[in-house]
Amino acid sequence: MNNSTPDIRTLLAVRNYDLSATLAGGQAFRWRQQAGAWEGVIGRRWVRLLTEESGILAETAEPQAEWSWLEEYLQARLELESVLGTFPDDEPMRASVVACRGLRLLRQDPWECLASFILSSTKQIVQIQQIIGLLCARYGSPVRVPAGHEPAWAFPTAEQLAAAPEEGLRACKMGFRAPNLLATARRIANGELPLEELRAVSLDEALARLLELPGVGVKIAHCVLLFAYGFPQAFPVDVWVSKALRQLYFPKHRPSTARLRRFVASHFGPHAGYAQQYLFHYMRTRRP
DNA sequence: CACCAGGGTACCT
DNA sequence: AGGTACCATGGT
Repeated sequence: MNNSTPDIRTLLAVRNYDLSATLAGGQAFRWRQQAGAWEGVIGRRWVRLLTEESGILAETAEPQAEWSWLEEYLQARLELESVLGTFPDDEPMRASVVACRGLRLLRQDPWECLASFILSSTKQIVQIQQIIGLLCARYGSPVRVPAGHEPAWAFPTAEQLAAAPEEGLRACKMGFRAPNLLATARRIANGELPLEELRAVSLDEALARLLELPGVGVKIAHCVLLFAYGFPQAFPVDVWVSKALRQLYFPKHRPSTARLRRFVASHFGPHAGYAQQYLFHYMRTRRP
């Protein structure tokens, strides 16, 4: 995959990759299905992705000398089967694996991931997508798109949001989340918490640092630890995963949140975060 | 019109 | 340590 000649297209040789479940399943919020393909923005690049028999066909608006940024984002080199093989051999996980064929974990930009999940609290995924769409159009920098295509924007930087008035953020429909996003953007922009440095520390240390931010609790912090930093043991427990754990593993009791946390830490293995995403998607897509 | 949504926080007991 | 109200807004 080392193209020496810059091209706007490449083929990622990856199979068993469900773009829909992965891009629109509550990890990232900027992907739209357009004529059978998935269109979004990664960093400052507009991208279109299409599933083919031999892999994923990717197209950008400008020629790319190399595609490692895309392989990293999609985690295209990950051997999915070796991850699924570490899941506990119980009925809920077997059902989840069957229901979530080709579901992957992305590797996102920490700031975009952090800001996005601050906006996610008690919102449905479609609403989070709407809020972030408004936010990007209002405060993000435009990115190059194919000729005749509708405009697209990069996710606003922490500096761009730190300079925004709270009323401007509220105009993006984020309601009470606006002061939290603004305060966190200012702390990131002025260097109080260097997000890049968290790549080099332990999960517990990164967790403690993220929890210092306004609007960031245990759940949102674990989302960033899993979806951006790739800590395999990060395990966000939202209303869906909580429901999955209680219904599927503790149907008779009513375990406390502390009890649940001890359970997930010991039960789901070295790729617990992956197992969590399978439970989440399974609960959200199965018929009630 | 209720009830819920990939929660966090302050404030209670 | 464990409950509860409240935050703003749109989907179902």
